[in-house]
Amino acid sequence: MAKELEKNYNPAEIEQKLYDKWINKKYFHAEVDRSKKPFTIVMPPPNITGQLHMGHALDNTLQDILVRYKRMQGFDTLWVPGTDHASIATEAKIVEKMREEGITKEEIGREKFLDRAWEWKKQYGGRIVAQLKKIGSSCDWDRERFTMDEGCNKAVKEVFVNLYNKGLIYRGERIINWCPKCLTSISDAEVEYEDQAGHFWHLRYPLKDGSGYINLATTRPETLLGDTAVAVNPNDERYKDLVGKTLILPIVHREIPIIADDYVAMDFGTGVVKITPAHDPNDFEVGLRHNLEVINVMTDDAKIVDDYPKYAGMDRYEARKAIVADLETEGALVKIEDYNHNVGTCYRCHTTVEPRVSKQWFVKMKPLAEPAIKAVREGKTKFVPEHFDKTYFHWMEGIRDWCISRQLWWGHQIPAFYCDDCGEMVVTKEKEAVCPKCGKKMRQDPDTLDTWFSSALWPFSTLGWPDKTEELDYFYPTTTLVTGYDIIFFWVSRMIFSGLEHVGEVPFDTVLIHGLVRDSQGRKMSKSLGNGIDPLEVIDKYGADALRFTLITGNAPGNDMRFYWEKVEASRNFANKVWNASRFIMMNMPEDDIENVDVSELTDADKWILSKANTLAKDVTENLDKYEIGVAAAKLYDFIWEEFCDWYIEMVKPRLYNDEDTTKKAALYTLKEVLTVSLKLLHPYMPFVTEEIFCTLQNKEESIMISKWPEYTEDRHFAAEEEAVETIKEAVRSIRNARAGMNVPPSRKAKVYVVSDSDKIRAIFENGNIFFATLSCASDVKIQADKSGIEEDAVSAVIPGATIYMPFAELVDIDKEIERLKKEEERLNKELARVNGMLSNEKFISKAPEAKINEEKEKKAKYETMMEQVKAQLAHLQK
RNA sequence: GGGAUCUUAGCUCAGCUGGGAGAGCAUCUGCCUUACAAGCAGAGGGUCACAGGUUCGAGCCCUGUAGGUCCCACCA
Repeated sequence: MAKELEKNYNPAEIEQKLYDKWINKKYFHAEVDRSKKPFTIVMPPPNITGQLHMGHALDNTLQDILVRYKRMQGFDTLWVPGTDHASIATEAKIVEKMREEGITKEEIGREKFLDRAWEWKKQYGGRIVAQLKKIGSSCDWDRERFTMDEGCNKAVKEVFVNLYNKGLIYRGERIINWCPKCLTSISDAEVEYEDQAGHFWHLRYPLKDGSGYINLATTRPETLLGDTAVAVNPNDERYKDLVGKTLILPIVHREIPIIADDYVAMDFGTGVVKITPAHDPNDFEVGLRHNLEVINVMTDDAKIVDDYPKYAGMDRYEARKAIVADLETEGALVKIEDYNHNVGTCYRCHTTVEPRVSKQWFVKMKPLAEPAIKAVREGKTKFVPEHFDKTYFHWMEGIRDWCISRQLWWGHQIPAFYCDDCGEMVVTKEKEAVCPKCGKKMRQDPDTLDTWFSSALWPFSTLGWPDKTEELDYFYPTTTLVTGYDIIFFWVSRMIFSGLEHVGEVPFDTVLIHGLVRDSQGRKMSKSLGNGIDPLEVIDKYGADALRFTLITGNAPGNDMRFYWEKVEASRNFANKVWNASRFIMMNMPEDDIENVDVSELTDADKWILSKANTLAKDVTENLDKYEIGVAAAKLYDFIWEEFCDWYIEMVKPRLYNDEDTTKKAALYTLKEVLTVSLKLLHPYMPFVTEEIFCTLQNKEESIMISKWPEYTEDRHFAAEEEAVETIKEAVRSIRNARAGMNVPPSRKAKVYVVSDSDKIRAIFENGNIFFATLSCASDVKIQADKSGIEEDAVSAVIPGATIYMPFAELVDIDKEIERLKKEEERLNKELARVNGMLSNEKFISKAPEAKINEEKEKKAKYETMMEQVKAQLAHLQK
């Protein structure tokens, strides 16, 4: 039996091999199995625009940890992977690429353009899948989906038609956010506001009757061309008499009315606002209330329209300059002031959006938002961390109708058809439509839907909806959604109202929110800064396990984290530690397998570590259930590295090296047992290294990923042995401390005396004699009830109930020794002061829980005995 | 303007229901002890932003202040 591992863990060699094995064995694949409970996650589909970044790596690591954990617990675990067509982003990329080739969309036409887009999807979608696999994602690739595949298209049409028939989707002329670069409308959520330095242009508009002027200020003088009124507050005494009068619009010389509207704030600026309904959302509302004309002054690409020959064709900023110059000439410019204001920009290209009146499709949000708010209030979906529900509520409560049509080609084409003859419109799931009035073939709306319209259906469209599939019935609602806080609005909230509306149930029980992965200086990783780190580069250098562990340790849910190579190195070192501990254990394993060992054959040390491992299983399970993924990882790290490797393995070495030792078998059994438990608990975090070791250790092909998750059992809880070993550990620490203080090298062994008048403590040391001797570098250990026979100038160390002496004749520096003991005395004094303070506080005694009081009493007794021992030793040295 | 969140060791961050301040890295001192120098054994280092309050007891709960970050918001 060849149980051998390389000296250092080399991830590159095994990761691909293991992943292929998992795929071949179909471990990731889930089928409906009603004998089990389902655990479902739908992967937030990465955009096909590029490649995976650190955020994806974090997102998918978290999901994979949950999925692997639940799979081992025996759940019927389904993780649905997929990618998103990302209409606007992808289209922009393709257009950009075509521009480099010197072609435009219009030249090749819709069909050819879509061919290119599908080609793009094939290439980049495939790359993303390959990257997800590199991370170790255990998703069901047999169920991989794409937001524009046939099933999703079917769901989209179904939803569109249903909502339209219910009156929840409508088409209308509204003011929308228009991106002059992407040449499409975008939704409110897709507008990002930026603080920009600008100006306030103070203008004066003359009254028609020549009786004077009215002063106002604007940040966008070019929109003056579309002004159709000037508004004041109805309660503003200054302008009361002017309301109803007529102004002459400068430059254009059109007559416009002065109107009164509450929207105008009296205390801001001059209290007068020019109203441009076609180019400002508020003005548009004012215009509706006062029946104002809507005059569009700009083209799709934000140039002035032909109606104003002098400025026609100028882009909005050129036109601004020209208009300001003309205003000055005309004497209408009063002054220019510097002014910072919030400007809306396109979230994809960061071009300043142009509010624009346009005929678009909208989803009526109020009726959909209400049940979605209620569901979360009732706890049907919970956010982790909880406070993110506030973000959700806030957005949902203030929600406005959702503009869903996009003037793009890459996306789900809107299933509405128009009759060019009679103007009739039909909304249908069919591919084609014939005019019900005049029988002519109808023309489909050329626009496509917002990407998020299809993403909103993801939790159920991927399970077969609108068909009533077994999968949908069994796996829906999904269990957990893992995503970043940056897309709560875009995606999470829309999935919640969509799930409720179309399936009748919330789409998931829990939303686990994580933060952003930033660079080491805390900046967002971005292309423009060039500070992004490619997860694959990390995997190549340190392995997927190291990357995964790095991303989830030392970080609480919802908080941003910084990426450090040093942290990856630490994670890699941990993987290597596990590897080497395993290597050590396997080197010592006999040819034949270890048979089970009866509890009676186990030593205190064995019971101690088994008991610790038992508790660890409980803790890790509890933490994972509460989504405390980083906390659980820290516990695993500490247990494996400190308790298991630094203590237990060291304790056990003398037994392994001595074939005569009757407890060797028990040691081997315990090593294998604890290693196995550790590997299993660690597997969700570090799937590759644990799998490789597990299979080698068991000498089986069978994967750790389908092995049984460790559970806490009462018969593996050994309180007395834990206490015993902890006592010895304390003695070892004291001895090491004393030796280090005197720079005694480990190679220099010394006699060690343990003196205690307690039978119990002496028995503990008798039992642990073998490892106590090794760990404390003792040449010989003598356990006795009194100080008889101990050299006068021995160094001492104090633990509760026992004093330990090491005769180091030529090395002992009495002054140093006294100093060390005094330090100890000081420490004990502090502790005693604290304990006595508490115990002498009547209120503490009367109000604190009894367990706490007893705990403190025990501590007091312990410190008092230690203090006596220290004092005795000090008196001895100082005499 | 509203809201969220953060402020803990030199750096980056944990700290689960309130009960003696932790980790990694960095620093210092010893060790090539036959799994691991990607390692082992030790050490130093913190008024838990500040001010109040609740409590027997506060890093943790409440109020306020200061500073940082983020989100939302129509003030032209």
